[in-house]
Parts: sequence; structure tokens; C-alpha cells
Amino acid sequence: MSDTKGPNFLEEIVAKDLEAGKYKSLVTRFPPEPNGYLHIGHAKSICLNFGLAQEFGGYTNLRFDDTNPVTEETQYVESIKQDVRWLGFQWENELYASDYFDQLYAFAIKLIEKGLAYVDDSTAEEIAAQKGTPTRPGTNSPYRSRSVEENLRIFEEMRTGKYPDGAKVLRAKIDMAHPNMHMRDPLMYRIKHAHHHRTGDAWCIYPMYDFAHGQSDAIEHITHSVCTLEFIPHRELYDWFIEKLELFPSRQYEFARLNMTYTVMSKRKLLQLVNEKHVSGWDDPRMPTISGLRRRGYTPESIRDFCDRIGVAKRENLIDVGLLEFCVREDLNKTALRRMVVLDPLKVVITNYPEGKVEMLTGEENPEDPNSGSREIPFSRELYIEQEDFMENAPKKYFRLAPGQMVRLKHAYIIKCEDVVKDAQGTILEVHCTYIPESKSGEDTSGINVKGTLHWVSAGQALPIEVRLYDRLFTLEDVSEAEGDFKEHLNPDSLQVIPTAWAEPALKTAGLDERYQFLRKGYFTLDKDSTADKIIFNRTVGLRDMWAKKGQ
RNA sequence: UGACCUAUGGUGUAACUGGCAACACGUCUGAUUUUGGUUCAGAAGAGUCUAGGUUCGAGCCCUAGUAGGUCAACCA
Repeated sequence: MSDTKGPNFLEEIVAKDLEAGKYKSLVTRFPPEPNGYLHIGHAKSICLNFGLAQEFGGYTNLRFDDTNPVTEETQYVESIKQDVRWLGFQWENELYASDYFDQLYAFAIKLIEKGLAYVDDSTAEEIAAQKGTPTRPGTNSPYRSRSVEENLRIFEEMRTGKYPDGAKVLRAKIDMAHPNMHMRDPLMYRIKHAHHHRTGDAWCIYPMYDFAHGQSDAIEHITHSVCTLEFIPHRELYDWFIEKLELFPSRQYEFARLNMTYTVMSKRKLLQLVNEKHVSGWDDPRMPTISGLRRRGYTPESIRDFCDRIGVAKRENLIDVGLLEFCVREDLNKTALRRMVVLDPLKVVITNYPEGKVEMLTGEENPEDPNSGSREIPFSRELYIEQEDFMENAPKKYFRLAPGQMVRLKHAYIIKCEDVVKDAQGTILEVHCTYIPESKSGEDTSGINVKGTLHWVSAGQALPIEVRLYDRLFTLEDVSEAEGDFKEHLNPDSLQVIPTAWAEPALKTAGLDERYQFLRKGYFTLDKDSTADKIIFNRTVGLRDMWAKKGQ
């Protein structure tokens, strides 16, 4: 996985198993339930499962855990496949737990025949009561001692649709006093007269997670079934079914799920944000979903790098979202094309520059990449710079434009601020400057050294674009610690729309999936909402800003 | 009145399975820079939850605590 870090505990287990000859090669699986979109936490699991197989030789199946037809939809299947592919992984087989419904049904019958499963007519409430509590043993169901024949008959009747939803369930017969709650006669099948996204109306009984997941693993000869910590108590049951059914001995291993600062990572909460319109959808650029991050401008490389850096262990963790941001910046710095865009314009007039003249200047596409080439930038008498790059009364270490001060205009000339034009209220309308003709970029003979360099756009040729700036979705670092409703901590300023920013003309031809660095402003990418006459850019992440930090 | 998992700088992960705690992010200096970006050089920051024990030697082993997490959906 990583070459700088030691192996994580799963890599150690796998290496040991392979060395011991327990398996000849590795088979892992990524098992999403198609009832929501994938998020960055899933990316950790994907990188882990696919990464393990790649590292040790083997393959990974994509298996949809589609055992609950009332919450699952085909739209989710498609988004999940797209996200896994986009992250850069290729599964060996595309499989569905529903592919195994016949086999699972046969497994159930086998357990009934062995006297290890029974049909229970108890209500959900009664079953819950029978379970006992973690500290108190449960009690046997009155239906627990039905004969094998009766169980077989009724279970068959359940399958053929004789009973309504909830009338009966099939339970494993284990031990109602077991210290592990999951071993207290867990449910195997329930009745649901519901249309399944793949099997249609063929079934009206559906297996529960515990009776589907492990058996699916075994059917596929998964060697290492990797899941998150909350499934630890299920492992005993996982092993029990495999043992009693005498199946391929897949083994389950658990790691700690990813948590990140200033966001939530549960499908339930994310779905709530979508349904209650706190965000525009699953792919809102503020969402920690793969589709949201993609729309925001994150690259698959940066996400994989992130997953690599956070490591894999068994303890609860809360990763600083700053690490994710570091990963994209590092990637994008090397690859993003540079452009100049003024988000908050202030007009500058170069009083000694000829009126009507437009001069084409050259700027490199990416200074980090000597082969990236260059683009042309128009320069003229009237320009825009950022409001924040001018101060009438500048503090001591202010390197930008101020009365009497000189700055370099990136790729252009050094200018000097001569005059400030205000209206009756004292609001600054424009700044008048003079330029130094012999200070042109690349052929500067002026001998003048300036501290500050500003980005700018020629007013006459400027391209109007909409820019969307994003901030953290929540104001709370650890949202799980939130008292009351987590949505009370949503950041009201997580989205800032700038309807009209001024861009250099080269941005006119920007395409989706292209990433740009707007000089001194951050990394941006075209949003899918863009049209020919309305160009929209999302800010992926800002640049590190020592100056802003000092200001705080 | 239980079972299980976990415990290392601010965050996350390491430590050749017993040999004087490392890496990354973050933070702070300084240099370079036509992006206050990048790059480069350097610094601070934990003595490994606590108490015992074994050992020449313990973050790693043992015992007992403490703290956090998980488990009682016809969800996965």
C-alpha cells in the first residue's frame, strides 16, 4: 500500500496467510448496498480491498448487497459502478447477492433439516423481547421446537406467498442465552412482498444481511472479507453459518471506518441533507461523496493518495480534512493549467498606456511543467485587479498596491499607483497607475525590484464567469459530538456564489474534467451546470495563504 | 449489571515482533521565488492511559484498573 509506512495489520495477515500456504491467491470484494451514493469513507474501503488484491496478487469482486428491495434502486447501482471506475479500479466480476437467492434458499433448507433453523410466528415486538438485553439472557420462542417437517412446510409456504409481511420469519437455532446478542437465534429470512430491482417479483422472502453476506463470500471463495468495526460481533455468526453449512472458509476482518472533520459520513445523514434540500443533491460539491468530490474538482489520484496516507488500523479516528486538501493541492500543483481570474474587481487605469492598444503577452501554462507550453494574455490600458490587492492606507508589510507603491503585474509590467479616484461618498471607483515600459516580463531592463506580484485581467477582453466558492459544510470539527440535531451545525456560509468574476479569455474554451489554478486564488474546475453563455467554475480548494493566516 | 474492540506528539499512522519512539499532515523559523503558491533548509512538540509485575532491558509480554467505542433494526 505505502512504501514509506510499515505494513498495516491486514497486509500482515494476508502476507502470513499466503506464506503459510493457506491460500494460493487473494480474493477480496467490495460489497456496497445500492441504497445511496459512495462517499470518501467508501473510498478508503475500495482502496483497501482493491489495493490488497493488487499488492498480493489476486482480484476483487464488486458485489451489491441487495437483500432489501424496499430501499434499493438501480440508480444507485449505476452511480456506484461509475464511482469505483472513476477512482481507478477494475473489478473482476460484477455480482449481486440476489444472484444467490436460490442457493441461499437451499442453504436455509439445509439448516432446517439439520435442526438448526426454525420458523417463528412471533411478532417483531415479541422477538425483540425474547432477545433479552446485553446484560440479561434471552428466552426461547414458543415456536422454537417445531419439527423439521413442519418448519420445512411452513418455510416453503412463506416462499410461495401464503403469508403477509411480518407474519413469520426463519431463525437460526443457536442459543438465546449467548453473551453475543447476534447469536441469540438471529433472523435469517423475512417476508417482504416487494418488487426487487433485479429479481422482480420472483421472491417474497428475502435473506437478512447475516445470512447473505458470509454465504456470498463463501460462494465467491473470498479469502479475506474486510469490513468495518461495527461488524465485529457479527463475525461469530459469520463463522457459525459457514461451519454448519460446510462452505468455503472465508474469513472476516475489521478495520476502523474513516471519519473526517467538519463533515458527516453516514449514508443516513447524507440522505437527510439531500432530502431536506440542505444541499443540491448527492453530488453537491460540498458533500463528502465521491460524486461531490469529483464535481468539486478532486482527482482520483489525490483521493487514492489520501487513502494511502491515512492508513488502516482498528482504532476510532477523526482525520483532519486538511489532509485531503493537502493531497489535492499537491496533485493539482503539478498538473493544473494556470489562469488569471479576478473575483472581486477594482478598476485600474494605466494613464501612460496608449488608449485602444491591446498587447498580447505570454504566460506559461504551468511553471511546474516545462513542457506545458504557454498561452496568450491580452493587456491594455484598463484592467481589473482584486479589491483586496489595493489598500489606501497600507500596513508595513503590505506588498501589494498602495498609493506611491509599485507592484508587478504577473506576466506584464511593473506599475506604480499614482492616484485614487473616489465618488462623493468616498468609495474608491478606480485606481490610476503608470507603467514602466522597460519592465516587461521576460525583457525587464528597468532594474526595479518589487515585492508584490498581482494577477489581473484586461477589462476590454475579460470573460464574465460565475464562480462558486465552498467552505466546510459544518461549523463543528467533530459533528458526531453534536448535541441535538446535527443539522443545527450546518455552516450557513458553506457556499458563496460570485455571479460575475472576470477571467482571461483563454478560459473560454475550458472543458469539464479540466483543472485550473486561478493564480493566487486556488484550484478550480468547470461545473456541469455550465452552458455556452454561462460559464461556471467550482473552487476545489484554495491555495495556502500565509498572508491571510497572518491577518488572523 | 454482561460480552467484545481500542488506547503512541495537535491529527493520523509506524517502530525489524523485547534494544534507548519514526514518518506524514499541521504549527513555527529562515532562504529562494514575476503566484505571500511551489521548492529548499531547519525548529518546536509525545517518553507511548494508570499502577504493579517479568526482564540486564518493555510502547511491545503478564496482572489489575481507567477511558473511549461497539452490541438488544423483520437495515446493511
